[in-house]
Amino acid sequence: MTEAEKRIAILNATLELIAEHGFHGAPIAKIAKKSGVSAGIIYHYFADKDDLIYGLYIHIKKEHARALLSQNLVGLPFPQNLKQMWLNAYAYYVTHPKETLFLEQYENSPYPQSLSEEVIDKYFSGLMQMIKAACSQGRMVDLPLDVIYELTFRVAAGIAKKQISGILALSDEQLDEVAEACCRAVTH
Amino acid sequence: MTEAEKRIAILNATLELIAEHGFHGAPIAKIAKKSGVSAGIIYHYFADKDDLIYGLYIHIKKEHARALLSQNLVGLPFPQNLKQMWLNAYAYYVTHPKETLFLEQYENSPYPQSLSEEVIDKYFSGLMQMIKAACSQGRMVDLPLDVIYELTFRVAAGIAKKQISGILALSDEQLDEVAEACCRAVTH
Amino acid sequence: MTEAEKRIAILNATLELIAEHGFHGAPIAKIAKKSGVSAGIIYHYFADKDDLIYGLYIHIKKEHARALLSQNLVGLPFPQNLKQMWLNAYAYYVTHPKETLFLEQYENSPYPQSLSEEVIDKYFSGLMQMIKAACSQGRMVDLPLDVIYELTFRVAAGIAKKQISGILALSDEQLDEVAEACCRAVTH
Amino acid sequence: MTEAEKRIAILNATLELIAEHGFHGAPIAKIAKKSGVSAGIIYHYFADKDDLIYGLYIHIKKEHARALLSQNLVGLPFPQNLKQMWLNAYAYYVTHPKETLFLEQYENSPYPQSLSEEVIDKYFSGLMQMIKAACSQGRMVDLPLDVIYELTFRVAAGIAKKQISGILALSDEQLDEVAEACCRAVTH
DNA sequence: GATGAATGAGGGTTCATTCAT
DNA sequence: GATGAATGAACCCTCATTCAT
Repeated sequence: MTEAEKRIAILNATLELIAEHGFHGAPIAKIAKKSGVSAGIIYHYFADKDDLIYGLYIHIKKEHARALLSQNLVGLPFPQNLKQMWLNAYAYYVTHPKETLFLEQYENSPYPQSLSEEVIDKYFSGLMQMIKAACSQGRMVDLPLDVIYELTFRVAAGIAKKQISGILALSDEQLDEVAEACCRAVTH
Repeated sequence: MTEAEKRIAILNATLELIAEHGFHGAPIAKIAKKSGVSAGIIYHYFADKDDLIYGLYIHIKKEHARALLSQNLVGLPFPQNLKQMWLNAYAYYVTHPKETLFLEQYENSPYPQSLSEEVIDKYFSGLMQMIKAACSQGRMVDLPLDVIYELTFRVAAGIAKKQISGILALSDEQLDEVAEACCRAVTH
Repeated sequence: MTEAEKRIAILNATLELIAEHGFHGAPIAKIAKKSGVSAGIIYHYFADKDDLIYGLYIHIKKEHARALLSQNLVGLPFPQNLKQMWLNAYAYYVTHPKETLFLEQYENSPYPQSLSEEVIDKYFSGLMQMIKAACSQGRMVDLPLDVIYELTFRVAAGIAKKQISGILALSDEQLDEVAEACCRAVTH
Repeated sequence: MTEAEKRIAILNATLELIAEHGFHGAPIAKIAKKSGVSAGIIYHYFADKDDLIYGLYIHIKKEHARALLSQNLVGLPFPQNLKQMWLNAYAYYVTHPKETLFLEQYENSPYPQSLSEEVIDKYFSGLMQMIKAACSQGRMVDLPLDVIYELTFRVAAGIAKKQISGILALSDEQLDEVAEACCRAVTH
């Protein structure tokens, strides 16, 4: 196992434990065991446990951003591109249940200390630009970016989480309808 | 201090600590100190810590439901009543920042084990009936209740949380616009 | 419930809890609940928990002594009287499983602090006299009383406890044989 | 100190505390202090406190069995071998007062849950075989093994315990007489 | 670099005892 | 006399982190 692989193994073990048992259920000792490394070496890759959690968050956010922005978008005009991004985001959540559960826990915990804002933004610049362009063209509601995010992608996360946990099961038609509803909310 | 008051004092202390420092930052010893009681007596009011957390959740949910359903709704037809409920929900969140932060943490943690579902539903039956009525009249999108919730009230919570933490500041006009956007999303 | 009855109720509850769950499984709160009194009042009848345990011990020892010395002994010469006492002791143990389990736990714990010696002896003076008489007549082995006790009545307790817990089941013939064996051990 | 030595140190500290102060007087913190290790590391060697107590029991039983079966027995026929074993057992008890006090407490507590039965038997197979052989030859009373144990070795433990606590002091001649008495009890 | 034994503070919880009512 | 809420020390156990090997 190379160093890079070992780092990934640690992140994966952490992800699985937190997704399944929450923050309380992911002590370093278990993470070490699950990733096949010693507890001590984890502190070679991460300064402390908070740093490990934060590292996992960044790792997943990056992956999620790529999934969101890299599929089926070429040449699509607004608002079709927004809808497609929404579907991309949703598809990522549903196919990555552990990442989704972790993300929701992390973002609703007191962990994030504004650091995330700046660090994360860079991965989503593509999305931001698209939104800003639509706003300046008057084709989107004139509301802060954070609000638009809540009205669209945050909804995708919320619904996906319910689908993951089995509370909900949407057909393709219904899913399309939700995507439309989100677009309708933020366009005139 | 009567017994009932003491129970409330414990719940309040728990709420404040969790809202400010998260679940990790709310050990029984601190809760006891903040509520002005001994650690031991907490176990007279609650079976264990989980029960205390759950008790707090129920307590807040009940309060929130009342706030949502009891103001400025008399005689309002659909969809004005939906919009007013949304504004009520939002007002509650913004004026109850600690409750809001707790709620978001709780609902995204592995604590809730579907129990809540049944227990909670009874407080929101008024809301459910309104939604079902609108659906059956064909005036609302034909999507599961959970989806409609995510498209409306969950958005209120998300935006309120950002307002609470100072990331966002909406004017009354903007807030009204968001409420409209949510209604637009779930109506044809 | 008179005071005397209440005292008995407390002793009985203590006995049952200790017999079933050991000393660890008999907190004052449970004793209070089981005996139908408040926790506080127990300290009216007993100085503290140790005193309660000791009181229970004395209570049972007295009862046991009476059972041992009061049945089917009239006119029996040695060694028939010894054998009958042995059978009496055994019968008490088997018909009083809770008392037996408590006694064994108590006498093998660090609770007894030589106090018992003096206090208990008075209940067993009848037995002592019989043994001393047989010794002085040269019909019994010349060994300390404690040794004779271990070779006879202690054996009854040990076997009874195994019978109680279901490890052992002796027929009447076998039981008689054991009684004989014990008598054989202490006579020439 | 090697790991094995540390394990022994923990067992010894536990033994001393329980022998002197009973189960109540042996909290983990004191065991740790007495063995010169931290409280936490005890859970590296034992799953929990019950496991530590049980481990100590097994450790002592094994030692006791060896002492009982390994001295001065070569070539001795029945019943001399039984008598010698009895004297071996007694000698072990008297020279190992702490082990004896612990054993008696443990075996009379609600700790043992029949598990011990099977686990322990293997250490005493030598003794069992000797007894069974004598029984089948008709040279021993036809009673269950448990009964024979109570009539012989259990008596040794009981008397030894009194000797340990200073209640009793037997001369070599008296001790021999007791051994004879026990043999007499179980032979025709 | 890698291990995992070791630490010890801090976690949740229990319980004998007290005392206001 | 009687209650049971209240105390707080003590209990068992966990865990992030360190460091000798």
